[in-house]
Amino acid sequence: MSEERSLNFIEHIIEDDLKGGYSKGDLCFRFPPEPNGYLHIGHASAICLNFGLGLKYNAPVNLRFDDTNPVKEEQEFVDAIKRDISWLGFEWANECYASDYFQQLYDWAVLFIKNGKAYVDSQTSEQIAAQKGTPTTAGSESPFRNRSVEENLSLFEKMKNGEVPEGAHVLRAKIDMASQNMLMRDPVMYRVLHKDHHRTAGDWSIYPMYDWAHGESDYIEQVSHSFCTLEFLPHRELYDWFLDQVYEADKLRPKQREFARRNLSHTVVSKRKLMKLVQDKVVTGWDDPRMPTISGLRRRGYTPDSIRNFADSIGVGKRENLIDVSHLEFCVREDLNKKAPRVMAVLDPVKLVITNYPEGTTEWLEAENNPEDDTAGFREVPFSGELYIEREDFKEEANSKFFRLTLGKEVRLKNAYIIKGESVLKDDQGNILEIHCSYDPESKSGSGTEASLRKVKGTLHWVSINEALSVEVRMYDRLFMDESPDTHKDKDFMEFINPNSLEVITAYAEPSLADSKEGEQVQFQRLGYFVVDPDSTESKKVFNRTVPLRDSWAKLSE
RNA sequence: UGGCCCAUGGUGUAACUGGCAACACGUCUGGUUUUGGUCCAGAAGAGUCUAGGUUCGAGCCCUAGUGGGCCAACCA
Repeated sequence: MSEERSLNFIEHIIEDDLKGGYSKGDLCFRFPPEPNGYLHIGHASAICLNFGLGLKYNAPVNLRFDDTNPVKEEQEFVDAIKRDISWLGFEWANECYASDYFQQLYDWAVLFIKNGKAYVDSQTSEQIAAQKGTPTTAGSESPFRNRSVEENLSLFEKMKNGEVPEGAHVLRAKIDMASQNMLMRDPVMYRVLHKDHHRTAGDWSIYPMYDWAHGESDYIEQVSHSFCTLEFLPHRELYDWFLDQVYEADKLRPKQREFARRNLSHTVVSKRKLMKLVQDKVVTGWDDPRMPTISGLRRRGYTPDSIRNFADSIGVGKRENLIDVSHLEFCVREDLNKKAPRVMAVLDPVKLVITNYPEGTTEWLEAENNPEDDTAGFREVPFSGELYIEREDFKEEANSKFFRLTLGKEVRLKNAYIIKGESVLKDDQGNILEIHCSYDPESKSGSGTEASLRKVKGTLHWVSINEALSVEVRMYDRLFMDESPDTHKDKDFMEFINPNSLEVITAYAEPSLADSKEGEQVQFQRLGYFVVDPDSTESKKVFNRTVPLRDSWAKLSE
């Protein structure tokens, strides 16, 4: 595909570097998740950005786990992250772990000490924080800042060997306590943690901090461009400072560059909050279809293509942004519309009796599976004198804006005949029990009575009662959608979770739906896109709602 | 009170080294249609936060202001 799409600013950076001395073979990118939770839609754009760059420039992209904090990280998350990236259809060049570099990082740190670039501080974290100063006032130096190299070396050794309790010492880089940049005020490089790591087990008692590990990991892997979100911009000065200390001239020097994180309206992506939903069992797990996680979206019926198209279409920038979720939903609809077979199902049934249809007979009618795809073929749908139609598809009297069945007016039954409303049967309360109508035997689908020749009010989906398949449909609300991104800032997040976000209903579908495979998406005529829950073990087919046909559908059905 | 980043239709992005603001979503109108979906055609909607400056010419460059964001975790 040779597209003329203009470059985004990230690609401009790369193009400029390509002109300024980098060769194509130098390019290398990475996606560096911390394995402390599942990937969500926010990560998807970072994944698509980095892996997309790899595809575009034919450069390797490493999957690197930033596993420097054993208290939060688990193997389960490593596995889930790999699964999700693969599901999105990306392949990483190397599977890397910051923990693989612990020894190298340690050796470098020892060198720092020897060069007077680092020291062991024995204060409490509170004391260190107090000496940090504020953004407007300079910090002050630690009383331990000028320990001798020998003392530093021996203390650092003890830290490493697990001979000191947590919190007793940290290793700090010796930079500048008066820097305008708070991160340059002697940042902590190592802390003591007597925790087992999911990969290195009990090998280490000290763990490197993000700033120390990240840039050096990029350097070790010879990543050319390390793209991260804007909140890391102040870290760049430190990223470069650390690199200065270890950089050797014949190597490639990684660059950190920043882009704005893409925010989705009404969507909570805070890992802390998502974790709480899982732990409090508000949802069934990280992959609950109401979650904004990639695995949740998968179970909800989103396709990898739709997510990748979404990420590509929103672009990258440096300004604050809030992308409307309706754009994400447009992307699934766009994709599914081409692929999903059409099927008839009635969610809220009311009985329709065709009074002049031969009693007790069933005929099988042919129906097109997907008008957008002529390779999709046809299927047989049973038709009889007793049908279900959608309750909201009938009104005794209606104004001219009502496109469906009313008394005395004609509508077409999709793939079948034209019918005319005759009468209604009600109970004492006035609830409609049955609708009676007559049909025109000459108007069978394909008989030459199409709308251009015979104008009817509309077309309805239906299901033959006798042969109807009863299915379970889960109408997922966007539980992960927050009322307003800011309202709950100081309140309990749980207060904003809609407890009625999941409605399970029994619906009736045409029998052909029995053949649908797990994970397959279908379009219920005029109702939206649904997916056969890939993790459903029940004998009864369970369908999750992916997305309505249109956002405005809810308004229309009022 | 300091430093840094950002500022283009409702939303998200574009406009190569300055040359009459483009694309997608959304909205509206019309057409096709066996579903009010899809598809097709078209329209409205910003003069690029404000004020100066440089220039023949500025969304792009400079200055100041305004607005928003980030920075004081032994998190990433």
